[in-house]
Amino acid sequence: MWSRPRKAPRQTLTLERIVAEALALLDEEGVGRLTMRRLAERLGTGSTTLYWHVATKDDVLDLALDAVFGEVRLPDPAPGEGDWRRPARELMRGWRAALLRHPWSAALLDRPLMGPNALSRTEFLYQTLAGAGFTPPKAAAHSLANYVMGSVIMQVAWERGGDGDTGAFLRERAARYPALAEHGLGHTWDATFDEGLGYLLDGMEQARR
Amino acid sequence: MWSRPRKAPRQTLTLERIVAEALALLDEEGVGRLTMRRLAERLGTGSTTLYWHVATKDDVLDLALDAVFGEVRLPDPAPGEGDWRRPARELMRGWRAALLRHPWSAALLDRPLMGPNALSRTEFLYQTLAGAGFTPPKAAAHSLANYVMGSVIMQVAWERGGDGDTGAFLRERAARYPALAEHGLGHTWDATFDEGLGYLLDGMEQARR
DNA sequence: CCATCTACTAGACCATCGATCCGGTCACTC
DNA sequence: GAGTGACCGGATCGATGGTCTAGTAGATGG
Repeated sequence: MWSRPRKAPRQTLTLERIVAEALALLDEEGVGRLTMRRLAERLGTGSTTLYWHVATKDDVLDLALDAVFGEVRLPDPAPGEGDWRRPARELMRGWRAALLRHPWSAALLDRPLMGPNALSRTEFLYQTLAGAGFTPPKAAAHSLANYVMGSVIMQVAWERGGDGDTGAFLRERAARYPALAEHGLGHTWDATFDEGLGYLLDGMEQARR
Repeated sequence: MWSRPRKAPRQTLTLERIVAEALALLDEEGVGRLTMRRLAERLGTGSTTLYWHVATKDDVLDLALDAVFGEVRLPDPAPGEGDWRRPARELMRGWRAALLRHPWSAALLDRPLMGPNALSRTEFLYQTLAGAGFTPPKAAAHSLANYVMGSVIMQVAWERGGDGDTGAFLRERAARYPALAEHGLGHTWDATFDEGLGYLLDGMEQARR
């Protein structure tokens, strides 16, 4: 998608309008109900027309996902080596928040993130970590990105699956899964995320010295 | 899926055979090509027959995913409090390896993992962490699970996307993404995973004391 | 040996999907 | 004012997940 050149549009139906409407449709009805026909209908056009602007439905999803990454605000860069955890933490929190605002994005994370917005956030992360002394910063950057993606996917999966049923399900099987039934219920997602992020950042800081 | 009762089969076409064949089909052709018709054909039956054993295609995928988790060997439990990192590391490595042996599983992680195999692995993780003094162990367990899931998803996504094209793509844009172009290429997935896992485990050990 | 019930199988079918074919329409250029 | 290329869409194709309906095989009871 990102490697193909753009053609000059006549501005009646633009890629931007398509992406904006796709985002709205995804937010309202989820990824399963995004259809080229439905998207075209919302845009007041025929489904075929979309294929002039876009090669495949996957392109629409790629664009929509990158638009989500575009919502992530870049933190202020770290002034010195010691402050790297603040911008890293801010970026990861913003990254997570953007994905959670659009829960359908969790189902799309199994594709290469090569959109400009995703790349610029990753670039910022690499620069922050490289500036902090991680040479090379790849493992550190991957750790953080993996953690964020994994936590978003898990949270979305469990919230969509219905936590009420899950609780009853686990309590019924408390004999087989005692630790899970005792500690696994009652999610406080934000605090859990921050705690785990703290583990990771602290472990990285320890290795950095 | 897991809450519904099983009916007594006559053993000509069993759920086990369906799952085994689904796994083979997924391994050979990927998740996009798993069709109820194709699966039925491989089993020498009609597509409708599958729906007697299974309510929907999602059930097949749930079962197949849990079968992957079934491949993960449980480590020996930690003898004392201090040794918790060994079983935790072993479990996470095994978890990751099983998912990577079946790359299609990465696309299925956006659903609740409530199969018996997944649950028993999670239970082991909770017990290991609770025994190490993490009370409650939820955040610690989530951190590790999130990290593994995220790293598998990212690796599968980039390997499927074709690393060769990605390299050229990033090199062309080295001006815009200098740190990424310099450090982001040439993946050594296993080492990167272990390094990040070490960060996480060390940070957790630090917090535990 | 027959009837019957239940586990199980399948062909035809439905609505819907992503994508394409082919024929248009509109605005701008020479 | 003819032509060119950007843009649009109705009809259609092949395929999909899932259902309806009509069965068949084999154990069970008498």
